[in-house]
Amino acid sequence: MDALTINEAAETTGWSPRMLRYVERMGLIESRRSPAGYRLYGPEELQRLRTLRELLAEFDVGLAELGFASRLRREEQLAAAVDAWFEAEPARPDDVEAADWLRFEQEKHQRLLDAALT
Amino acid sequence: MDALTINEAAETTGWSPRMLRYVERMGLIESRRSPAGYRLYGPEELQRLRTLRELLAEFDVGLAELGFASRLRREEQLAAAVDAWFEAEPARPDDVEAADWLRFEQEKHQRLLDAALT
DNA sequence: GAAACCTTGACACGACGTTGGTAAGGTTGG
DNA sequence: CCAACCTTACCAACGTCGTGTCAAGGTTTC
Repeated sequence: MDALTINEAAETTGWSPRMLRYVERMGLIESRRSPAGYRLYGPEELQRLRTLRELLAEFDVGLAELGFASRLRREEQLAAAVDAWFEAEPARPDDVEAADWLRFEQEKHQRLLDAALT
Repeated sequence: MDALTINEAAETTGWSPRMLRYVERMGLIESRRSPAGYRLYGPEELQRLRTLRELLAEFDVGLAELGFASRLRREEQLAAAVDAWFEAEPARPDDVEAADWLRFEQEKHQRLLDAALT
């Protein structure tokens, strides 16, 4: 039964109830619902809500921006298009350079991981 | 000498001069500068500007959102934090799960690449 | 040296995003 | 059964985004 209702969750996370609903609409946190439709926040969600605030504050990022990051994770076509644009490849995903691209992306992730471990 | 000045670039890309400066402020396209500080757009930038318009239109994405994507690519700390939040890992980048994370990321890129080739 | 460019900076304005409040109505628990 | 909660939906205030325009000043070209 360790699930808080929206006002209690607001209390312990620092978000307002209004914002908790907004965060949900942004596609960032899905809480489960009671039979009657009440939002119920478990410890997992509460923790994510807290770290979300830290994340936004620490890097001066907005909910909409993180919402876009979420979109990037869910829409692979979009992610592919964005990646292609940033790499400035002439956007023809059907030749040998694709392999180069993948290799580059993986090296980049390696570097990113290294950075995260510092 | 194949470099256009800002008004000429605006002409051939469909952006307004004002928007070209805005795009630059968003961190999306850096043009080189003449000794006097005039922006000079080479063929590469012109092409990127055109594909940028297509990208934004096709996926209904805003400049600010893509600006955030750009930030994600330049600020590794931010990218790592965002990744960590989305994976809902308890944010301790110093144990075995890091290896899992990397593997997951690479598999994801593989899927992304597959999607791009369809 | 004047016309036609370029620069940065500011003000402006409509559309929309963010955040709060409130209203109308359903749910829960003592 | 009533107080205290929850839901969605709407109105309002304020900020940001995207865009134009203008001003004050430097540059290029003829």
